[in-house]
Amino acid sequence: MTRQIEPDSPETKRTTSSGDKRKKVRPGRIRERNRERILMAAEKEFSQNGFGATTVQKIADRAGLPKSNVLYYFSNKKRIYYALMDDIMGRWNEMFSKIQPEDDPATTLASFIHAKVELSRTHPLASRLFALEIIQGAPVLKDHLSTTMREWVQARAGVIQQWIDAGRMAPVDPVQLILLIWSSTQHYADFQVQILAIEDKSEYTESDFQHAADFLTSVILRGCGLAP
Amino acid sequence: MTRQIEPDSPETKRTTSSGDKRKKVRPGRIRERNRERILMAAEKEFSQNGFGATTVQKIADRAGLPKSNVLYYFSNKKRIYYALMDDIMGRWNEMFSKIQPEDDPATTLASFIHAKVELSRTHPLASRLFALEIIQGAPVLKDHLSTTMREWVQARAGVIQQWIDAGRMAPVDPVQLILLIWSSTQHYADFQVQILAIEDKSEYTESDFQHAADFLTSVILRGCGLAP
DNA sequence: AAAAAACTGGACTATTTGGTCAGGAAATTG
DNA sequence: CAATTTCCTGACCAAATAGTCCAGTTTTTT
Repeated sequence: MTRQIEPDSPETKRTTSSGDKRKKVRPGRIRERNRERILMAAEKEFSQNGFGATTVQKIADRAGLPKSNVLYYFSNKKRIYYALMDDIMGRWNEMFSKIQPEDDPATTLASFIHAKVELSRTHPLASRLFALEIIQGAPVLKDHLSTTMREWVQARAGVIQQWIDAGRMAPVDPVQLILLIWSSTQHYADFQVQILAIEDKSEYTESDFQHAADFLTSVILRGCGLAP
Repeated sequence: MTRQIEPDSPETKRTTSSGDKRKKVRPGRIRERNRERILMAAEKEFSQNGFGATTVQKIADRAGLPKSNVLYYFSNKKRIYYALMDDIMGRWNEMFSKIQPEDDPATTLASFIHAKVELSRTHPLASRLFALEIIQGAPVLKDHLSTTMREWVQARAGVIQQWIDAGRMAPVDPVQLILLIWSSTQHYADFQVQILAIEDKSEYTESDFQHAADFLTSVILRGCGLAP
């Protein structure tokens, strides 16, 4: 996808295309690996402390690099943050395919729910980082929200509305439905600590996510008149 | 309710009971008014920047007081944060009454949803502050989550289970149901910017919340087999 | 009205922060 | 192999920060 997030100027000369992780580190190609390390460290730090309270030094320590090296790759703290946001939005964009009016509402919604829960499971840090950004007023992503993401939602909402008009599901507000799915799934990553505390567990198992996805699917589908 | 949050030592001598806002300022009772100003300013700043990135100076500026004065009322930054968390948990505790097995499931759930949406509407900053705390690992509230809040949820879940056993609603996981309601309602405060951007509005109206509450009620009740 | 308590605010400090920079190491190239 | 380009880093700095201190002022109590 195209890079849209970085407002200032290009972050640093990119010798290789970014975005594809875990590439086998070819000798002499330290660069990619370091960049990746920094981003992973930054994701952890930012999602734990927020942008303002994260120090470049802590990112550097976690990445096992000297601070000046981190600032060599990303000329300043904001650029690291932008790069992360970019990655996150990219991943989110790739994940969910188009939906068609001909598709089956039940299967489509179910697979959307599962995909979103899966995203919470596999990328909890990214999810939390996104949540922090939004809660704090989306200083970086505001534009993205009112363009790309808005169109994304409107397109899906349109199809859902067609399903409703065709009498294939109950008449519920499509945008609200998307928000409901979004929030209830996102929750499993963002409020992990709360859920674990309430359920008296120390960590999620894979089947917890399975269970959550099944629960959400059954309630929401029934709530949309798509199950008995 | 009892004050449980403040871990260190008592914050400062409290001459009057806190928690009750907007008391008419009696002459000479500057204290309450200043305390309140500071807490309101801090709520705004913390919920916008998180704990670490909020400076005492900014709180002071917003409260219209000199920094040293703020530090006179609250001996350090943490104490301000604790006081806020305390208020938030207190409000949350007061808000939701006990539920009984004899109650009607549909009405009870509906009024819970409405109350929670209402809380998002009237106290968005508190909601976001709570969300920030949880996302960042609940350093302050962790204990509270695994005791008070856990019991709160378990008690409600027990009643819901009784409803299910009595065949008064569909067999859904009660804890998951509470989480679903929690997350979907909380969302309206926490992700306000995202929702506004997606719906292309500049601010919520009262009827937006009404609409949201109605939507959630209808889908979730139907999802629990509590509506046709 | 005097003494005590509560409050105010400017000056100060030790520490931390983001970011710069000059020069050295390593790789690449001719 | 030498020249050139790329990559890396320790030392440094100006700005900002949480919190202290204390001398003075206002309010409350006696």
